[in-house]
This record gives sequence, C-alpha cells and structure tokens, in this order.
Amino acid sequence: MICFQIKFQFYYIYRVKKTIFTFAALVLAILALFQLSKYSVIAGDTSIETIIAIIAVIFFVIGIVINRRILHKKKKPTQEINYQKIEELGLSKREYEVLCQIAMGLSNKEIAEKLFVSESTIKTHVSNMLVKLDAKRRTQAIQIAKELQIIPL
Amino acid sequence: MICFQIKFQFYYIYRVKKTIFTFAALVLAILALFQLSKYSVIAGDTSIETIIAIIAVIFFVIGIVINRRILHKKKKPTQEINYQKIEELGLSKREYEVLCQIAMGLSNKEIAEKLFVSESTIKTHVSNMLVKLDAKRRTQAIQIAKELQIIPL
DNA sequence: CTAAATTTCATACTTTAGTATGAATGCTAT
DNA sequence: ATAGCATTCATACTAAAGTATGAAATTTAG
Repeated sequence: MICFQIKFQFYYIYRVKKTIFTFAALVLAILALFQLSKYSVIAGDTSIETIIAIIAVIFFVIGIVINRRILHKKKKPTQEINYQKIEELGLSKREYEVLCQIAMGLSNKEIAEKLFVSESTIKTHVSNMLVKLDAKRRTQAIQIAKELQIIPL
Repeated sequence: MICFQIKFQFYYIYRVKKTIFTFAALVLAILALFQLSKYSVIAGDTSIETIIAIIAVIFFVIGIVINRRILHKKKKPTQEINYQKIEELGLSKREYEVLCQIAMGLSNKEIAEKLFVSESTIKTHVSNMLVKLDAKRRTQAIQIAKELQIIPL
C-alpha cells in the first residue's frame, strides 16, 4: 500500500515538475554553450557568425516548443453553462434535468427510469420545458438549448 | 476600375506576403547583429556572453511571437467535419442531409418541404440513417453524430 | 403558518416518429 | 446491357412524443 503511494508520488512529481526539469536542462545547455563558444572563440576555429546562428536557431526552436506546450495545455474546449439564462427562462431544476437527458438522446421512458419517476411525469416536464424554450419538438429544444449555452456542446 | 484593381492587388500582396516581409526584416536584423557583434568583439567592449544572451532572448521571443501568430490564425473554433467517417458509416448524401436537418431541430414534414420530397421519403432516409448510426431515436442520432464529429457542434 | 410554486401521477387524446414491405426510377460502373 | 445502389414514393402499422386537464403531495418563500 505504502509502495503504491510512493510510486504515485513519484509519478505525480514527474508529471507536475516536468516543466521545471526541462528548464533546468535548458540552463545547463546554455552554460555548456557559453563554455563551448568561449573556447571556440579563443581557439579561433569557429566563426562568431556560426555560433550566433546556432544559438539563434536553438532558442527560436525552444521558444516555439515551449509556447506550443503552454497553449496545448490550456486548450480545453470546455463550454461554460449560462446558469443565469436558465433562471431567466424559468426552467425548474427537474425540467432542466430532463432537458439534459433529452440532449443525451434518451427517450421519455429511459429518462423516467433514470430519475425514478413515471413516464407521465417526464411528459409533463417535457411539455412545460418545450413551452419555456419556445420549441415545438425535443430536437428543436436541444438546438435552442445549445444556442443559449445552457447545455454543454 | 483599374485603380481599384491595383489597390486591391497591393492590399492582397500586403495581406498574403506579410510573413515574407516579416522574415525579410528578420534577416536584415540578423545581419545587423552580426556586424554589431563583430565590431564589439574586435573592440573588446562587450563580452561574448552578453551578445549570446541577447541573441538567445531575441530569438526566443521571435519564436514565441511567430508561433502565436500562426496558432492564432488557425484558432477558429470551427468543428472540422470527419468526412471519412461519413463514408465509413455508409451514409448516402441524402441521408446525411436529412441527419443535418434533424440536428437543426426540424420535423420530418419540415425536412420534406425543405428538400422538396414527400414525408415518406424522409421517413425512409431517417430509418436507414438510424440503422447506420446505430441509434434508436433521432435525438440519439444527433448525439452520436456530434460525438463522431460528422455534424458541426 | 399559508400561499405559491414544484413535483408527482393519471387518463384520454392527437400528432409525430419510426418500421416493414414493396415498387418504380435513375445513375453508375463493369 | 445489366447488376447494384441511391432516391423516390405509398400504404399500413406500431411506438413514441406531445397536449390537455385535473389532482394530490411536497417544497419554498414571505
């Protein structure tokens, strides 16, 4: 049990502190470059242009890679739900629950079983919900609800 | 008329060739840096480390900026439609059209009017489409189609 | 506590959705 | 040419969805 915990901890550190390790490696690489360039210049066997070009390319690539990592991580297309709109429409808690289940593609019977009520109850909720959303059908209700951002895409 | 065309052409060149101009400016900047660094080294009034550090920072920033520009341009949250999947499912053109109209919340009757065919034709398409999508209802078909990314969100 | 709103359920009814079957037409590729 | 597929349409049927009405129990807010 403890073994598992330790394993998990190491894994966690690895995942979270990955960026820090990357930066540490980067700093070391830079220092190495400094030394290399110094010796090269002193020895006179490498032109200053070559060194600068190499450094430029390296950091250009590093800039792109890091930027891509950061953008990639926060690229969560999570739809924010407009709870205020739900209240504005006057949708009750139960009506909203039913709406969500409809959007999942469930039938009235299936929703009834899932929410532990009778099918006629669901029908009542659906009917009231449709009026409040100004929809004629459940499919239209889904479309409208997604447009109003009251259910996830 | 010709004037407008010329104006448009210049605008077009400006828009499309912007990147090229940017790179041209970049190359000039690099050449200038080369000259500057050379003179500095010869004059001995700037250390090699400083020059390298400056170059590194400059290109690091350039890398980030260029990357951000590119990502920003193609960062349209437009859901790409998986046309290959549509073929894999064996959906015909008409069946797919009907599916899209269903997702818009239309009834069979409304779809029939929109596509200038009878309601029974739509029913046939819907029935075949449901089998191919392995859905029991049209609402479920919408959900599955969105998951498979064959219709826009 | 009481009035209003929500949730629940039922019954009866109408409308829409979906299935099954059969058939005619047109397009396409071998 | 012809076999296969897509499209079209019809009829008859079953299933699901949605409406209307009434009513009881529960929750919530003033």
